[in-house]
Amino acid sequence: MSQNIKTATRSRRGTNRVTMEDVAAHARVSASSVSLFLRNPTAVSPRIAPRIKRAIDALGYVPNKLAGSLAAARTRAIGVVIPRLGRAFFAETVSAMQTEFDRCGYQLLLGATEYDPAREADLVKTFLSWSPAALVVTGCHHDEATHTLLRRTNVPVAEMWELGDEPFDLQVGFSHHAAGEAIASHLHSLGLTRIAFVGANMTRDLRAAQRRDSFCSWFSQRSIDVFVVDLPSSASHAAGGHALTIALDAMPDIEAIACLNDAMALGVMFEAQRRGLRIPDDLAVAGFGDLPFSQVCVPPLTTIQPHASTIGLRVARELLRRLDAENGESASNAPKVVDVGFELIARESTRRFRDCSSQ
Amino acid sequence: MSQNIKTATRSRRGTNRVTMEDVAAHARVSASSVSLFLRNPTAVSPRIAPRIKRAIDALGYVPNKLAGSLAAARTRAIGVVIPRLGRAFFAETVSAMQTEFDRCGYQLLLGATEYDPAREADLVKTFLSWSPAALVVTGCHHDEATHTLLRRTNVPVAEMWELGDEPFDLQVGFSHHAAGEAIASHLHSLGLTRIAFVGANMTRDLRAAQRRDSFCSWFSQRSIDVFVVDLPSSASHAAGGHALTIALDAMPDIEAIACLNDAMALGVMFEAQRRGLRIPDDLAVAGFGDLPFSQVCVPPLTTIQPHASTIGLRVARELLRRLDAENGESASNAPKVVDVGFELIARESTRRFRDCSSQ
DNA sequence: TTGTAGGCGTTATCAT
DNA sequence: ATGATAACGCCTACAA
Repeated sequence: MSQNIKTATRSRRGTNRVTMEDVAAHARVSASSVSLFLRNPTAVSPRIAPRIKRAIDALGYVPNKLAGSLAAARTRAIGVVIPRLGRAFFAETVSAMQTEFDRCGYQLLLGATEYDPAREADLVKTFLSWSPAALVVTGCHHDEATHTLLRRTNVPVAEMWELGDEPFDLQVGFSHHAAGEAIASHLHSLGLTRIAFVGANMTRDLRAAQRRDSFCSWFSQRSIDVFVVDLPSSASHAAGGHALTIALDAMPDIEAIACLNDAMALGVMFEAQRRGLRIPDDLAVAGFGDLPFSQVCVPPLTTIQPHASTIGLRVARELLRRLDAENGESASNAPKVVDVGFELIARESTRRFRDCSSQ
Repeated sequence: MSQNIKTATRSRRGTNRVTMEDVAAHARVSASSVSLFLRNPTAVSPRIAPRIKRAIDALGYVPNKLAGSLAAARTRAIGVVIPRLGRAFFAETVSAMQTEFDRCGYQLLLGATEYDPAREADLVKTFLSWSPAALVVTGCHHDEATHTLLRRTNVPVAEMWELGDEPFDLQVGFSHHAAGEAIASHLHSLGLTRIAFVGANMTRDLRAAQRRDSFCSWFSQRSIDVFVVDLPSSASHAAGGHALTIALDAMPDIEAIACLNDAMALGVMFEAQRRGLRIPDDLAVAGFGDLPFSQVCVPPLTTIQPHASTIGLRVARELLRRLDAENGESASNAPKVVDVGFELIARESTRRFRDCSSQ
C-alpha cells in the first residue's frame, strides 16, 4: 500500500490563468463539453450552450493555444521568412498572405533575414520549434543548414519570389532570368547601346544578381558591354543617386540605366534632375518592382511589375489547400511550381521620340 | 487484477517527431539531463555533454517550444500589432524591435489591423491565446473590446507611436499634437497664409487626425483658415497628387500644403511638377515621416523625423528589462512613459528666398 | 449529447 | 550531477 500514496502532490500551480476547467465549473458542465463547444458551438445541447458562453465571458476565458496545439499536434501558425521588412514588395506579399491566412484562423510568424544566410537558418529552426502548420521562405537559394532543416521537416514548405530546381513542396514566383532579359530587350529595342546596370548588395541579394546577369549577358550576346555598379550599401534611393554619379564618371555618354529596384531608379532620376539631365531624352531609366510611386513620378517610371500580392495570395491558397487535404483525403502531395509571371510596364522614363510601340 | 490492466493503451502517438526522449535514449542518459543540457550546457558533466550534443544533431532534434512553453508557463514570443505592414515607419520600428528581441531569443508575432478596430481586438485576443511574454500595440486609442483584453491580461503591454493618458505598462512615442503644431509654426514663420492640410483615411488613422487638428487649430488661433482634404483612399503617392488637384480647385492661390505623410507629399510634388508649379517658390510642401527618399528628392522635402527605429528600440529594451525583472527581484512595475520626441527637418521644399533660419 | 481518462513533449521538483 | 515523476492545459478516443 505504501507505494500507492500520492507523494505530497508537488504543486507547481503558480499560474492563475483562467482555464477551461474553470469555465466548466462555472457552467456546471465538464471540460470536454466546453472544448466541444469551442470547436463547434452547435454540437452541444442548446440548453448548456448559453451557460458555457456566459461562463466564458464572465471569466474572460482565453483558450491556451499552447496546450491546444500540443495536444492536437498541430498549430495554426505559419512561419514566414523574408529578407527585409522594409522592402515594399515583400510587405505587399506578406500583407496579401496575412489577409488570406487570417480568414482561416492562421497566425503569421514573421522573421527577416536581412539577407544573411545564417539568420535564415536560425529563423527556420526557431519557427520549426513552434511546430508551424507550414513554412514560407523567400527564394530558392539556401545555405546547407537551412536546406537540411527544410528537407527534414514534414511541414509543407513554400518558396516564393523565385523559381528553381527541386522544389520542396511549393514554389510561387517568376523567372528573374526572364525579367532581366525583358528589361534588356526593351532598352535595346529603343536603340540604346550605352548601358549601365546599377544595384547594391548584389552578392547577397541573389535574385537581383540573377536579373543583372541575364541583363548583361543579353547585351553581351549582341556585343554590347554593360557597365555594372554594385554598391555595398542597401538598395535605397540614396544609393541610386550615388550609383548614377559613378556611372557617369565611368561612362559620360551613357544613354540608359537599369536599376535593381524602383527605389534606386527614383534615386537615379532625382540625381539626374539635379544635374540637369532630362529623362528620357538624355537618359533612359528602368526599375523593378512597380512601387506605388512609379506610376506617378515625373516622368513615370518604366519598370517590371512582379505581382507581389498575387504571390502572397497563391502561396496562401496553395498552402491552405494542402493543409485542408491533410485532414481529409490526401490530395496531390507532389511538389508544385506556380509561375505567376511578371509584366514589363513601359512608361515615359524610357520613351523615345521615335518609339510608339510601348504603353 | 482485472481492474489493473492497462486498458488497451489508447495510443495517439501519430506524431513521428524526434523527441527529447529519443535524444536521451540515443545518448544513453535521461531526458532530464538533456533538458538541463539544453538550457545550460555546463550544468552536465563534461563526459555526457558531448554525447548529448552528438545525439542532437545525429537525430536532427528540434526542441518543441509548444511543450516547453506550456510546462514553463512562459513563452519567448511577443505579439506586435501595427496598422499596416507596408507603412515604412512601422516597418522600421518593427525591424528595430526584431533585431533587439532576437538577440535575447524572443520571437515576434506580427499582425496588421489595416486600421480596423475590430481586427485589432481579434489580433490581441489571438496573441493572448499564445501566452506571449509581452504585447505591443500601436497607439493609445482602442475600442472597448481591445481595452478590456489589454487591461485584464497580466502580460506587459506596450503602446507605441503615441502618448496618452492611462498607460497600461509602457508607452513609447511622441506627441502628434506637438508635431502638428511644429509644422504649422514652421509654415507660418515663412509668412505663408494660404494653407491646406491634405490626408487620407483620417477618420481611422487617429494619429494623423491629431496632427491635422493641432495644425488647423494653431492657424485658427491666428485667424487663418486651413483648407483640409481628407480622401477616402489610403494615404499613398497617388492620393497626394489627387489631393493637390482638389486643393488647387478650392484654393487657386494656395501657398503651402502640409501632408499626412511623406508619400503623399511626394505625390503632391510630382503633381505640382506636372502642372509646372515650382516648389518651393509657387508652393511649399511639408510631409511627415522622413522616409528614405525625402532627403534625396527634388527638392528635398521638409518633414518630421519621428525616430521610428528609436521607438522600436526603446520598446524592446524596456520590455526586456521588465521581463528580466520578473525572474529576479521585482523592479519598478509602475507604468512608464517614454517621449522620444521628433525633429522638424526643414529642407528646400519649404525654403523661401528671405528665409535663412531653417536648416 | 455528455463525461472520463490518457497522452501531447516539455519543465521543474524532488530524491538519489 | 543525474534520474523519476508530477504538473502544464487541452484534445480526443471511448464509454456511458
